[in-house]
Order: sequence, then structure tokens, then C-alpha cells
Amino acid sequence: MPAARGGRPPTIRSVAEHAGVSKSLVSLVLRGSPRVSEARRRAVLDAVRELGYRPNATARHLTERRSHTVGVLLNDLRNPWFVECLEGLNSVFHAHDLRMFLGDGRLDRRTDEALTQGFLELPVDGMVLVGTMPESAVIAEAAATLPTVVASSRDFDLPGVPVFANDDRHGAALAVRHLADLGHRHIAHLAGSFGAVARLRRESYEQTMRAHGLGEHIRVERCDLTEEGGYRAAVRLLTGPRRPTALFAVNDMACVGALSAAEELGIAVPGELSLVGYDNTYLARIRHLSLTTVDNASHEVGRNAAKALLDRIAGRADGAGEHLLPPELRIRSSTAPPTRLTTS
Amino acid sequence: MPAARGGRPPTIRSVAEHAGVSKSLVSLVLRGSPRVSEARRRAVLDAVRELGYRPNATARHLTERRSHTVGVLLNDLRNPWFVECLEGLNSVFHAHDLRMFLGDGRLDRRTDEALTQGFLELPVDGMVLVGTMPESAVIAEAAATLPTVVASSRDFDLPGVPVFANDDRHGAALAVRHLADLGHRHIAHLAGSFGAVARLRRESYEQTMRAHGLGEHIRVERCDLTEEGGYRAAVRLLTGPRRPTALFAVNDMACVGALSAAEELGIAVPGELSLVGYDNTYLARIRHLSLTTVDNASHEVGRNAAKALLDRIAGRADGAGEHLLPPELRIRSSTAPPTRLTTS
DNA sequence: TTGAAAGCGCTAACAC
DNA sequence: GTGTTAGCGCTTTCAA
Repeated sequence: MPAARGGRPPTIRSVAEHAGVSKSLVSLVLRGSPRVSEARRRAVLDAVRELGYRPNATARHLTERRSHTVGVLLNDLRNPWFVECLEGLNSVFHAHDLRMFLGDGRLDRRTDEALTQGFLELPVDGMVLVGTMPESAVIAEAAATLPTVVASSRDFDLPGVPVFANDDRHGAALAVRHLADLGHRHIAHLAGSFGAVARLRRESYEQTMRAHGLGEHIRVERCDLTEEGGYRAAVRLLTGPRRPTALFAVNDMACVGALSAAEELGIAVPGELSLVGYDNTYLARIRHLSLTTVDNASHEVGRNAAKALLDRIAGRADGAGEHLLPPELRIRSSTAPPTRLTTS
Repeated sequence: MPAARGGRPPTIRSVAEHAGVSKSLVSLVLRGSPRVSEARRRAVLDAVRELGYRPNATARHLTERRSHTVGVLLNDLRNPWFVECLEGLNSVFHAHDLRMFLGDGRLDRRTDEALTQGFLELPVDGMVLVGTMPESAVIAEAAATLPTVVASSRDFDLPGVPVFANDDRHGAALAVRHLADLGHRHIAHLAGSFGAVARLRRESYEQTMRAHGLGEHIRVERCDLTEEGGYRAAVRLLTGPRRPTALFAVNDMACVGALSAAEELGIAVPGELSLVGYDNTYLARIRHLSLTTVDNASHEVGRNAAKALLDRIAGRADGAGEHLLPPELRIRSSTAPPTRLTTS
């Protein structure tokens, strides 16, 4: 590896000299052009091998005026939900030779903006906004400058920026209907404390409750979208008067928190309390938790968002607006009909 | 935002013309040089604002001959353990204006190599190898070319490449000793099926068992490091003859799988079976799971690895070899003394 | 203090 | 087919 020992690494120029050809010929060979004689091709390839030459992507990006990189902004890598969505994005981008620059804004606007600024300066070829995050002028500006798509967030209404997500209203309705059909009447909701997704799920919860004639039993407790948040909100709900027999949580993390709360309070799940989450993360699938939940199709949302971004990068800017995938209820072991005792 | 409407985005040249100065002066102002007159500085800054100029990082990287980017190679973003470590890395890199390029090799050597190749070609300023992954000639070559550090893997023995990890032998010993001290004798081990970390934990399990006079009760069942793998291995162990009263799992994911298996088989935890995991991920901290586990200090491992990489990037290549942090036992609700009935 | 000029390593017309 | 010539947008000598 000559590149490793001192001196500068070999460039396309060194290769050209070594092979006795011109820079451009080397470039042609390396990019697989068919208009090159076999002899020259061999000479170039040999030189490449002998020198241990490696193309410099930064230089290529500069002349090509694209970085083959997309910026992905999200809000909390700790939420297992993101991983699914990232896989979806990655499967498409990878097939098109695009790298992902991951930026986790930690729900902090300043961090988001710094990351976005970085995307703009690189500049990346496109940007994906994943999940709920605070709005920001910098993001809006970036979205106006860069091909951009939104995945699994309903917070943005940026001109010309398509939104890919699951239908949160429909998903929440599925959850509530499932509980109502089981015979529950006192169905409470652990609601997210911010973001359009949380709002949609809450509104749909309320609407569905009313549609089932349960309007008087509507009960919303806010929490943040973590296990701890779910736990605390559930404790408030379960220790107060008129204890609900069922809980629909804004996401799986909060739902697990609720499960813990129930256990700690000696309330049997699903015997005395039914629980429904949202997202169908691997958390819900863990047998020992086995949560009934709503599958939000995050992998496919990711795939669709990525495809749309490719289109936009290629100049095809069609299909703005919302593209909602139908969510599906996954019934597991955390829901059951209410027992006589606990029904009112 | 003039940058947004058609045409090319403004460059340092446009700014120079607009401000009536030279390119180099603009560069000086932008980089905060003190040797610039106030008048010119204002003129440049005004031009920047008026044109909506944004520096192009790619171009800068080309001339500076560094990309302000480090490549991070890991093996499965689904494992919550990584997130902790990434946070540790990020906290340090962020403070030094380095971005992270995340590559998830999914435990696939070809993917690893493709990602590494990408790092080499960018080229990144340095590389971090995180967690167990298959060895590879490409990675070894990259490590010889690029400043490199290893975090939480014991698989690599690359010349001059420092390794940061927790002391897996010690951690496993803590786990086994805890179980032995509780009075368990039939302590089995769910072992990882590959990688040096899994091997160290297994070896230490065996050694500690012998040290406690329990050599004859050593029992190892291999599994992969997922919930599913842990579940299956535990089923084999718990349905066979001479059922163990305690299980030490190679990591938390596998341990959760074992918990599920026990539940399904009607074996009470910790009444009839004690369980210890490894990593102290948030999984273990979920109240409803509440696993006794070994904290591997992953956040600090990440921090230390990042600091060492900074040193190497800066040319200070001291401190190769292994740097092991002491792990700590976290006792939760999945361990208890064995009951008379189940002890043999 | 400021400007001119020479690259960084590569691609892309355009000619031969 | 192949080589020559300009750049890509920026930093950095080196003079002035």
C-alpha cells in the first residue's frame, strides 16, 4: 500500500503518468466507459493496482456538483421505531449509490438547525425529515433550497414537499374500535404532548369514542413519548377515581410504561386492564410484553419517501401533498374483554 | 434567498465581486481573521447576507485535505446498546466539529467492506469500529491507512489501533458470582455464537464457575444475540433434563428472550429461575422487565474512543493496546436465591 | 492589509 | 479512441 507510507496518496495524475496516458483517459477507464482500447484499459488498471490508487470522492463531488449523499434528520435514535424507517430509506438509497448522513436533533431546535445547516453547506443532494420535530425557519429554508421529503411526520406543510406517513387517524380509530368492540367503555388515552402525529391520534381517539357513544368516557392524559412518561401518566390515570378498563397509548414506548405501572399497582393485564400501543416496534413484539399495537408500516413509509426523494433529485417533482399508508391492528396479549367486576 | 431561484448558488467569487474585494479577502473574513480592516469586513459580510451566500463544504474539504468527518462502522443499529455508545462518540466529535458518517454493516462482511471503501474514498479523517464484526482485509487495510480506533469490540488486533471496551471477563465474573452468592449451583450460560466479546464472556463464565467449585454444572447454550435467539436457546435449556436454576445471558436482548421462554413454560422469574443479562440497555431498565444485568459503561467507552481518535487525527498516536473500563453489576428483579424445590 | 495566482483531485467539453 | 483544456469553489502561499 504505497498510499500508506508517507507522502501523498496517488492521484489520477500519478496513475496517468505511471500508465503513460492522460488524466482523462484514466477517468474514462475508471468510470467504465466502453470507448477505450483494451490495451490502454489494462495499462490504466495495472497502474491503479501498482500504485494502490483510490479515487477521491470529495474531488469528484466538487466537479459533479453533487455529493451522492442525502441528509436524514430525525429526533431520537433511541426510539426503536426509527430504525425500521431508516432501513426502509436505506434499502432504496443504497441501491442508488446514495449515502445517508444521519443527524439526530434530540428534539432540540438548535441542534436540528445546526445539522440542517451542515446539510446545506455540504451540500447534500437531498434531505429527509423523519418523525415529529419542532418547526424551524432554517429547515423551511433548506426545504426550499434542497429536494426534500418528509417521512412519518405530519408537522410540516412545506410548499412542494411531499409527506409520507401512515394514516394516524385511521390507526387510532382501529385501536379504539378494537377496545370498544371488546366491550370496553372506560377507554382512556395516553396522549403525546406535542407534534401533529400525537394530535391526530388524540383527535381520532376522541372522535371514535363519540362515534361509539362513549363521548362521556373520553379521558386524555398527556405524557412524553418515553417509557418513563407512559409510566407516570398511567399511574395518574390508574390511581385516580373511575379507573379506566382500557388504555390506548400514543406509542409503544409509552404503552410499555403503562404496562409497568399496571404491574406495580397490582392491576392484571389484560384481565383488569387492556392496553394498546402504536408503531408495532420490536418492543411490542417481545413475547414477554406482547402488546396489541397498530402497525404504522414504517419500513414502507421509508421506502416510499426515499423513492420520492430520488424522483425529486432527478428533477421529477411530482406528487406533493400527503401520501398515507393504511395502518394495521396487531392483536397480541395485552387486550381482552373487560371483566364484570371492573366494568361500570 | 437568491440561492433558491434558478442559476447557481453564489460562490465566494460572487461575494468578492459584489463586495468589490478579492476572493482571498472574503475567505479571510469568513474564517475570522483579525488582519482585515473593519470597512472591508463589513462590506464582505453585507455581500454575504445580500446574496444569501453559503460556503461549500465539499470545496473546502478538497483544499484543506480533510473532510471533518469520521466514519463509524457498526453491526446492528437495532441493538439498543449501540445508541448509548454512539451518544458517547457524538458528544466528543460534535464538540470538535466532526460529523459522523454512520454505516451499519448488518454483520455482513460485504456490506462492511463496501462501507469501509466508502470511508477510504471520501476520505474520512478517521474511523471508529464499534462492536463485534467479522474481520476483513479491507478493514485492516483501512485501519492501516486511516487513523482508527475500536470501541466495544475485542475482535481486532490491528497494529497501532487502540481498543476501548469494558472488561468482559470481569463483567461475566460479576454476573456469575452474583448468582453463585445467591446460592445457585446450576447456572447455565446463553453464549453468543461468534465474536471475541462473546468468547470472553463465556470463558469467564466457565472460569468463574470452576472457581466456585461449580465446574461440573457448567452448561453453555449458543444463541445469536437477539431476543428470538435467546428465546430459542432458553427453551432448549429449560425443557431438557437437569433444568438450571439460573441463566447468565451474553446480552440483554438474549436475556429478554430467555425471560419470555420462562414465562411461556410457566417458570417463575426470579422464583424458579434467575436471569442476568449484559449491557444494561434501556431494555433491562424497563420496569416490566427489570433485568439484573452488567453495565458495560458504553457511553464512556464511546467518549474515550472518540478522544483517542481525535488524538490520532491530530498526529498523537500514543496509547495503542487495550483500554478496559470496569463493568458494574446492576441488581434488579430478575435474580433471587433458588428455592428449595428447584435446587438439586 | 490586500490581491494575484497556484493549486486541491477530479470531470467534462471539445478537439484531434 | 485519446489528449488538451477548462473549470468545480475554496484555501493558501507569496508579493505588493
